[in-house]
Amino acid sequence: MLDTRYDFKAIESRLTSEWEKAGCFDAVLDGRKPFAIMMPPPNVTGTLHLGHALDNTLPDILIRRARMQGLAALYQPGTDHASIAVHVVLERQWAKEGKNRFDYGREKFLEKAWEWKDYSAGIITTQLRRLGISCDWKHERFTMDPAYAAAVNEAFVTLHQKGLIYRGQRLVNWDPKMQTAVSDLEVKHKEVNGHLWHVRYKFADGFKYKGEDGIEIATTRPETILADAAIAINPKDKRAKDLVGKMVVVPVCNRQIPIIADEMADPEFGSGMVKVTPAHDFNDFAFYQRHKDEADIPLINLLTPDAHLNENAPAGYVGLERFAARKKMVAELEELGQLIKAEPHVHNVGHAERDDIILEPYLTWQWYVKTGPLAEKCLKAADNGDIEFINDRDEKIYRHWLENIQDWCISRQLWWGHRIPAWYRGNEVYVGTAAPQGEGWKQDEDILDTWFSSGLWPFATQGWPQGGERLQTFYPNSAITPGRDILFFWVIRMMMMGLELTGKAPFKTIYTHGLINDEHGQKMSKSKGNVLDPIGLMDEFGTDALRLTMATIASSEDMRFSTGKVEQSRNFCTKLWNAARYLALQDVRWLPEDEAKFDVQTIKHPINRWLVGRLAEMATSVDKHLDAYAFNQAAQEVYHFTWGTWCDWYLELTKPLLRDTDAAVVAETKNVLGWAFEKILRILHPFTPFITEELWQGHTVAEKNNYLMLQRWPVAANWPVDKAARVTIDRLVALTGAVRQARMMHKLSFKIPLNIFRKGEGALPAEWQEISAYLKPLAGVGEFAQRNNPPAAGEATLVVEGDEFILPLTGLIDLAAERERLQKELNNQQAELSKIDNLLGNAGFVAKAPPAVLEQNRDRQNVLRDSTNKIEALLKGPYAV
RNA sequence: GGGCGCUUAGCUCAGCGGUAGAGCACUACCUUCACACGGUAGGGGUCACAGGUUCGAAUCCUGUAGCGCCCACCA
Repeated sequence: MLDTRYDFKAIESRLTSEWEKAGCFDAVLDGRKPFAIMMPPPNVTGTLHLGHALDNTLPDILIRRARMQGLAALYQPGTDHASIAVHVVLERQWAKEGKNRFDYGREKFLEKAWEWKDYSAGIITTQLRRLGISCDWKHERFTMDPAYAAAVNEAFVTLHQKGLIYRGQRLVNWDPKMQTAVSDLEVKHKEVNGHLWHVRYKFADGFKYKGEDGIEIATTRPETILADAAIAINPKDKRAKDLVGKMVVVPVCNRQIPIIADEMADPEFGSGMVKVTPAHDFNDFAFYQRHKDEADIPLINLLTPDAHLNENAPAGYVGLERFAARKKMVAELEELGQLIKAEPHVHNVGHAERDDIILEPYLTWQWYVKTGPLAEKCLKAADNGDIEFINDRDEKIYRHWLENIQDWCISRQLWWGHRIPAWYRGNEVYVGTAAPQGEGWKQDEDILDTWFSSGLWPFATQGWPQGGERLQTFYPNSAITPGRDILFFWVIRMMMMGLELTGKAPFKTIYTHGLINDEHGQKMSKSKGNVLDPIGLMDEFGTDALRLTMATIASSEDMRFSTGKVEQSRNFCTKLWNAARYLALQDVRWLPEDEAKFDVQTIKHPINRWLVGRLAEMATSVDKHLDAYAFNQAAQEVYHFTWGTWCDWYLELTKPLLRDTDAAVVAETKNVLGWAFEKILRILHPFTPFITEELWQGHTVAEKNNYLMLQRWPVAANWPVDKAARVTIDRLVALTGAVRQARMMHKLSFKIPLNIFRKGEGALPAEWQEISAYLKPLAGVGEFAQRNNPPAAGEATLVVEGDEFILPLTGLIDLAAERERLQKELNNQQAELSKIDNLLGNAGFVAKAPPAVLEQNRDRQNVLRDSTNKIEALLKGPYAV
C-alpha cells in the first residue's frame, strides 16, 4: 500500500539511473520527424543555480512531450569552457597564495584548467541529471573537445577567407586585472562618484585671447592629460575662428598640442573645449581617425597592460598605478596653480562583467568579426519568417541591436580557450586550420572569445563541418529557449554563425524567459544572502515540485521565486499521490490490454461523460499553451484540472457511483477512473516526471523496462465532450454548493442529514431526479423530493438557477439568519441582473452583439429574474418579519 | 540621451474585447473510511490615473504618473 506522503528521494534516484540505462533519453534516428533543442551549455565554473533549473526545465517539458508525441526528440547536452570565468575562478583560488597565472605559465595553467574542468563539469551534469533533464547524455559535448575545436578553427578560417574576420589596431575595452581585451557586451556601465577637474592649459608662445593666457579644460581622468594630443573646439563656437590652429601647452609634461575644430566638443558643456587623448578614450580615438591626416596628432599610449604608467609618462610617474597617478597629477596641477577647481561629478564608468574592475580603453592589435554583413543576414531571416519570436519584444530588441551593431572583438589575451589559428613570420600573417609549412612561424598567443565557439553550438555539436545523419536530422534545431540575458551574447551569435557558415538559421523558434529574482524582486546574490539553492529545494520538496514551480512561474518578464511556491507544488504532488492511493484502494488499475478493450465513445453515465469532456478540454488547452510556449498557463490548466475537477469533484462523485446497484455503472466508472488517471499521468509527465512515472508503473502494473516517458502523448480530439452532461453536473454542483452554504450559515454539522424538497407540482422532474443520488454524499442530503406547499416557519429556502428548494429545518435555524441569508443572495443577484438589464436595454448592444453573446445574456437574465422574483416573494411571504 | 516593458485582491501573479480569476495569506467550521502538505464555506478588487475608439474595454489607441530592464563615448 502506498504511504500517505510521496517519498520522492528513493524514487528519484532510482528512476534517474533507470531511465538513462534503458536509453529513454537517446534521440532515436529511425526516420521520425525531429524535434531538437540545444541546452545552453553551462559554464564549467560552478554548481547548479535556479537559473539553470529554469533554463533546463522548460526545454525538457517540450522535449518530453515531443518524445511522447513520437518525434525524434533531442535535448543536446554539454558544457562550455567559459574562458574568462575559469580564469577568474582559478586566479581567485591562487590569490590566497598571492599568485596569478603568470607565476604558473601557460602550460602549467592549462593543466590546472583541465583539472578544474574535469571536476566542475562532473558536478553540473550530475545536478542536471538530478533535475530529471532528459538529454542525450551519450552525445554530451564540451566546447573544447577535439572535434569541436576543429570546428572552431574551420569557422575562423572560413570567416577570415570571406573577409569577415580581420585584424586591426584599435582601442578596446581592456581589463587590467585579467590583462585581456573584452567585447563591448561584456562592459557594464555603472554610475561612479568622481570629480570633474577643471585645468588650465596655457597658450604656447605667449599668445593671449581676450586677455587670457590659456583655456580651461575639464576632465574626469586627469592622469590622461599626460597623453593629450589635441584640444577640440566646436566649429560653431564663436571663439573657433581665433583659436583653431593655435597651440597649447600640456600641463606637467609641457608638450605643445594644436586646437582643432570638431563637432565632438559641445559648446554648452564646461568651457566648450575638450581635451583629446586618442589612445585612452573611444571618442578621442574617433577624433584621431578623422584628423590624423590634416594635423600632427600623436597617439600616446600611457599605460602598461596592468594599468600602470609606462615610460611615455614623465619620470616621476613611470611605474605608478593608474589611480595613484591620478592623485599625483591633481596634486601637481594644484602646485602649478593650473587646477582651477574640482567639483564632484557622477558619471558612467565601464566595468568588467566578470571581475567588476574598471576597464581602460586601450590601444592594441586584436581580431575582429566584421558584423555588418552578418547582421544583415540576421535581419533578413527575421523579415523572411525563417525565425519566429514568441515574444514580440524580443524581436524589437533583436532588430534594434542588430541595426546598431559594432564590430565584435573576438581575441582575448587569455590562455584557456581556442587558440587563434593565425601564424606570424616577420610581416607575414597566415590563417589556416593547421600550422603553415616552413621555418620561423609563430602562432598567435591569443585565444578566442568564448561566445565565438558557443555561437557554433547548434551545428558543431552535430558533426559540422563533416556532416552526417545527426546534422542532417537535427539541424536546424526546432527552438531555442534561453534566458533573455543572453539574447545578444548567444542567440544572435548563433544566428550569425549559423546563417554564414551553414546558410540556414540555426533554429526556427526563439523563446526567451526572464530572470529569477527573490520573493521581493531583488536579484539573488551571495552578498545579499538571498540565494536559494535548487539542490536544497529538491532535497526538501522533491525535484517534481521544483520543476512544476518553474513551469508555473515561467514568464518572459523577470520572476519572483520563493520557497512557498515550491511548497505549493509539493502539496500538489502529495495530492496527486493520494488520488492514486484512492484508486488503488478501490482496486482500480489500468493494464495495457485495457486500453484496447475500452472505448471512450461508449461511456454512458453523465458523471463519467462529464469527466471525459473536461479531461478533453484540459488536454486540448495544455497542448495549445505548450505550442505557444505558455508554460505557466499549461501548468495551471493541468494543475487546476487535477486538483479542482479530478480530485475535488470527480473522485468524490465516484464514491457513490462505485456503490451503485447497477454493476454496469460500477464497471464503467472503474474503467473511466483507470483510463482517465492514466491520461492525466501522461499529460502531467513532462512537468513532474518522477512521481508520474512511479504512479504510472503501479497503476498500469508496468512490465520491467516499460516507461511512462516512452508512452504516447494523449490526443483528445476524439474524446466526447457532452454538453448535456456538463449541464447536469453544473446543476449538481450548484445545488450542492447551496446546501453546503446553508449548512455553514446555520451551523449545521455535516453529520445531520438534511431532507430537501424542490417546490413544485407532482414528482421531482427527471433532470433533478438524475442527480438525486449524488447530493447525499456531497451535501449530506437525506430525502430529495418535490412538494408544493410553501416553506413553513423554521424552514429554509434555497433559490438555485431559478428553482426553489426547501430545507425543513424546524428548530434548527434562526428565522432572522435565514432572512439575512436570503437578503444577501437577493442583493448579489439583483446587482448582476441590473447589469444585464442595462446591457440588454442598450439598443446598440442588441443590434450589434454576436448572437451567441446576446442569447447567453438573455438566458442569464431569465434565470436571474426568476430567482430574484422568488427570493423577493419569499422575503415578503414566509420569511417576512 | 535612445529603446523596451510593467502597474489587476494584503503578497506573488494569470487573464489581454463580451458577467473580475488562481495560489499564498486571512476568517469560521471539520480529524468524514485518498489526502490536515487536507476538506467545506466565507471576507477582500471602481483591474495606476485621464482622455479616446467600440453596442461593450482590465483587455485596443493617446497622454500622465510611478517602477523596472536593456542599449549608449557627454569631457
